[in-house]
Parts: sequence; C-alpha cells; structure tokens
Amino acid sequence: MDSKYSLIGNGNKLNISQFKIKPKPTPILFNRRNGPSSPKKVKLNDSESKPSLANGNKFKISIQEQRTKLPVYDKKNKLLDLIKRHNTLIILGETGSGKTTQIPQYINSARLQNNGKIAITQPRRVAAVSIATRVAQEFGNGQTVGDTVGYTVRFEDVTSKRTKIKYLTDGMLLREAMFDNLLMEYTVIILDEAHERTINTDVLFGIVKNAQKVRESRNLEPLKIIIMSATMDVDHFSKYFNNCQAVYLEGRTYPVNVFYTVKPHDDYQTASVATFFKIHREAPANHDVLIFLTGQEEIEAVAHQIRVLSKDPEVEGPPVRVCTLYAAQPSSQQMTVFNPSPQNLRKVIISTNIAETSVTITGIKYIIDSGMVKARTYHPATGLELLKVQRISQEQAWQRTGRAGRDSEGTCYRLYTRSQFEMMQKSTIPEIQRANLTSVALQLLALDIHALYFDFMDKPPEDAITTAFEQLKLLGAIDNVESSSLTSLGEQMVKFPLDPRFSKILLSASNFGCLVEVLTIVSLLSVESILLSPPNKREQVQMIRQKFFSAYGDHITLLNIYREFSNVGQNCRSWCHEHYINMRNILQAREVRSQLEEICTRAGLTLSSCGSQMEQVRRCLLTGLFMNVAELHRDRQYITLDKRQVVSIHPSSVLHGQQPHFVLFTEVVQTTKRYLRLLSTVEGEWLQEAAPDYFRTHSIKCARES
DNA sequence: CTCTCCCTT
Repeated sequence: MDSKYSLIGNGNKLNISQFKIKPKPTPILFNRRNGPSSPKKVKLNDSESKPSLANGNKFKISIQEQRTKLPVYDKKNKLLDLIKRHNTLIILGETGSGKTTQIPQYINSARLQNNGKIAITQPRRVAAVSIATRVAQEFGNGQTVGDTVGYTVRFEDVTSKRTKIKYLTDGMLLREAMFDNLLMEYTVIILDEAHERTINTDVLFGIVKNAQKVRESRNLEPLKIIIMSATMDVDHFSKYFNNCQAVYLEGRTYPVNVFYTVKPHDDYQTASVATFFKIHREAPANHDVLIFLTGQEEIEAVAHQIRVLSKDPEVEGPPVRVCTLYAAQPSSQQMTVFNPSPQNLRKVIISTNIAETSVTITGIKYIIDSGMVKARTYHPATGLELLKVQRISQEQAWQRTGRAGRDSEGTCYRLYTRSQFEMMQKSTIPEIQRANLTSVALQLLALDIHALYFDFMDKPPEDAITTAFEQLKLLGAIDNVESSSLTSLGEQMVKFPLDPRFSKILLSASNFGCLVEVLTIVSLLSVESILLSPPNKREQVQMIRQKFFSAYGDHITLLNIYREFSNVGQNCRSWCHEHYINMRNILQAREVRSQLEEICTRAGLTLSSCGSQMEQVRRCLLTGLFMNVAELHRDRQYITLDKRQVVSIHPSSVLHGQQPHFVLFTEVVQTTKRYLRLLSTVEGEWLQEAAPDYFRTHSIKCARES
C-alpha cells in the first residue's frame, strides 16, 4: 500500500491554518544509496554488547571495568609511546572511542606532564563541566571534581593546587593566554573537537604553536600539543603543525542506512512531515525519529502538523509524542526530550542543529535530514550580519546521519537527491572566515600580534581583518591600523570579556558619572534577549511592560526593567513570569554584571550613578557605538551615517512608530528588510563631541526642514 | 508591524 497522505504546503513558509490533508497519496520516493553507509569506517567493532557511557551502569559493571572496555583502552601503551616521542600529535578519534575521558588519565598515570598541568579544551561549557565530573568519578580514591581533576569555565573555577587534569572551554584557555602567552601553567595542551573549528580553537592553534616554539628556543619547560578531532582532513591539520604524526582511533558506532530522494523537494517542511508518516507506518513503536530543520518557527509549525495528523483516526501507527528542540527554548522544555517514553509510544524530536553536536539523545533510530541550516554570516564591506537559510555541508550531513547510529543500527532519510548531496560543500567554512574579527584582532594585539601576520590555519578574508583594525582605530584601541601594539585605552579594553565597543562604553562611563547604569545596560546587551514575546499575547505583553517604556529608547527601557527586577528579590520567578521576562537570560545578565563590576573596580573605575539623568547614559553609549547612528530623511527613511544604508526601525523597538531625528542602534540585521535593533535617541550636537575625527568624514545631512 | 542557527570570554 502506498502512503495515504499528501501534504500540501504553502510554498516554503507553511501556514498552519492552510495546511490540509489530502486523501490521495503522493509519497516522497527514496533511492537507496549505493556504496558504504558512511565515508569513514562505521562498524561495530566488538560482538559482545558493551554499554556506552551514556547508558551508564545498565549492566552493573564497575566504573573501572567500563574504562577497560572502551576502544581506546587497547591502544593505551601505543598512545603513551607516541605521546612521549612526539611534541605534537594528532589523534583522530571516532565517537565513542573514549579519547576525551581516557587519554588525559593515561598521560597523568604515566606522569608525562612532569610538574605541569594537562589542559583539555572543549568548545562548550556543559561539555567541560560534565566530562570533568565523569573523569573525577573514574579517578576514584574518594576524589571529587576540583581535586586531581577539575574544570574552569566562565563564572566557575573548580580547580585546586592538586589539580593535574584541567578541562576548560577554549574561550577560557584563550583568556588565560592573554595573561601568559606561553601558557607556562601547562606542559600538555589537548585541543579537543578541533574539527568543529570554532573561532577560539582556530586562534588557539596559532597560540599554542607559537608557545611551543618559544618555550623550546628559550630552554623553558617543553609544551606538548595534542589535537583531537573527528575530521578526515588530517593532511590539512598535519601540514599546519609541521607535518606532525597522526593516529587513528576506532570508535563505537553502528551502521546507518542512507536514503536519498528520487527528485529534489524544495518544500522540505512538507517533505519531512510526509517522510515522518512513512516511517511511522512502517517502523515499530519505540523507534524514535529525529528531524533536522532550521529554526523555531518552522519547527513549531511542523510539530503542530505532526500532532494534528497523528491524531487522525485513519493514520496507522502507535501514539506519537512530539518534542521540539532549539536553544531559545526554556531549559525545562528542552529537558522533556530526555524523558524515557513508554513502550508503545513513538517519540519524534524536531530540532535545529543543536542536536547535531550540543545535545545527544539516546534511542534515535531514524533521522530525517532537511539538508538545510540557518547560519549567520558577516559581510565586512557592509558591516551587515545576515541570517540566512542555506544548504549544509557534506560533513554536516554525515554528522546528522551519525546521530542514528549511537546505540544500534539506524536509518537516515535525506530530503535531497544524491546529486544534490554531491553538489554540497565538502566541509563547513570555519567560523573565523565568516565572522566579525574585531574581538579577535584586539585579543591578538594583547599578545603583540597583528592579525594580518598571524599564523592562521585558514586565513580569514583580508578585508575582514582590515575592517576590524579600522574599528579598533576608531575606538582608540590602536593609534594606526598597521600597529602591533595597543594604546593604554586598548590595554584596558582587553580586560573585559566583551565586544570592544561595549568595553569602550564601560571605560567612558566614569567620565559621564553613570557606570552603575551602563554596567547594567552592557550586561543586558551581551546576553540573549531578556524579553519574551509570544505572538499570541502581544497586547498583554505591551500592557504589562508599558510602565518600563522610555521615550529615550530600548536601552533605557531595559535599564528600567532591570532596576525593578533587582528589587523583587525572592519573588523573582513569578515576577519574570508576570512580565514576560526570560528568567534564564536575566539571571545570566546579573552574573555578567557582577563579573564586569569586579573588573571595573580592579581597574580603579568609580562606580558612579547618574540617578535619573538619562542624557549621560545616552552620551556614554555613543562613545562606543558612534559608528551606529542613523538619521531620518525627508521621505521618512532612516539612512546610516556610516555606510549610507537605508534601514528601518525594528517593530520590536519601543521607538518603532516614532520618528526621532537621530537614533543610535546596537545592531542591524537583515531579514525581510534591513532592521535596526535596540535603539536610543541621540542629539546631533553630541556626535561631534563623541568622535570628532569620525564625524569630520561622515557628514550629517540636516533633514529637519521637512 | 517582525521575530534570532549555534557557541563563548
């Protein structure tokens, strides 16, 4: 029997109300793919079933016994010998090999680190914390995290004098390098998950390579570098690290069958729903499904469709539990994904790329891969950040596929043809080649390195670097764009874990007598938005928040919200709920604020308050954001002073619908239009004063007359 | 009159 349902979408954007079920079938047709199920060796490398780490103590074997059953265990002596003989080593380890937890312990038990520490970096803080906790447990002897095994992430340093094995985020190690570019605390540095190519890992590549060289030339304690990666492009890595040795570690994954569609399907939302019901009809209950889509709206739409359709009495198959998964979601909702489902139920998880690497769910038997991802790209020429849905890379496709083979054999349906797959880029472009580099350039300058001459594994585009230097010059962090050293202002800026523009604002605040207020605003700007806005409760939200609204704009409005928040004390949860405030994010802002306040105090800045003098605050914001000013023109259009772009005030702003002559904005994001987000009104006379050099070359068109 | 993928100091 063929599929019963054909799903009619409305172009690429599915409107739920127009969504219909047709009784006649037009199923999505799939081809079985030829060749091996994956480009790398994917095989079950032992016949007896071994519990994976994620499954915990299901078989009640001791923690020490579990260690001996990891694939890496058989290679222990071989690995130690290689690590002893080579100063730099690449370890390619498949998922489940045990490399991240075991290798640091092997090194420690052989005392290869001498009197130094072993650092292991992770791109994500949750990983650093949870892996360190696990390894401390394995270490035994009644030790807990913070003894021999510890971790350091932002806001949390769980290490001690006895700590030998230290897990940290790559960003944290980078920050440590700002204060000691030779990283003398460590004798072994392991950069894990190197294939993810985060900006921080990429910068660390060059920093550890340099530290190793300098330490050798000065006869200091040698530094061992170990690069751990799941990549296949060993040559690229090896070449960069002076043709160093690479070893391969088998993992523990299961084969995954891959299917491609017979013809292309542009409407991947509809295709994913149809494919889900094909699986739903054929597969036993408890065979869970993971669908990869691009964003919140799309995910909620597809979730709704599946919920409605699965309740249709004509649909065959067990009852369905639909879970959605994306980062913006409240964490309580995210956790429901891990709830074990009852025997006769099918769980389907509809997720963004968060489930590609950051969140691992056990029991997934089927993957539906849309082949698309939403990604932010930066255009140096326009200074614009674009959020665009685009095709994934082949690497990403394999990563998604692998999510079905973690604890048994699986199946992956790709909603694209084989030839479409072959047209995809082989690898994802490293983040450093598509990001704004102002922060990176500043960090490197703190190490007396000019980013143009830094030893990058993959160089960023030159105009991205020059734009970054122009920005640093404007902010006063350097004297000229060729400079390899910072001004004293620049040196102060490096101390803050912030966008350089925000550091500049903090450093000017004392002069305006409003550091207390500016600390709050900058903290709120450097976390995710604290404002919740459920589309169906728009009017309600507007009403309850009205009392916070400031005619000066969003920055002062945010300040007003935070001021009340900091006075509610115990009833924080209910207050957030009542005012549609994202509690996780505002609590994070509070943490950031106290960290920044501490740095300010140490830098000798006066914690002054301007009370209700909001002019001071807006003047102060201009000292870091003067290049982000737009002017109203006669046709009621705003045009930016910097790049002369036509822009609009985002409807989420409190200034939307008003027409102040000059607005300062925090960022411009292009979606359906070029929108300014997070604005404040400013006066034309303040501009010259805030950045005299800049405004000599960026003339202000006076459009007042209209 | 719209909505922001994922991370991190």
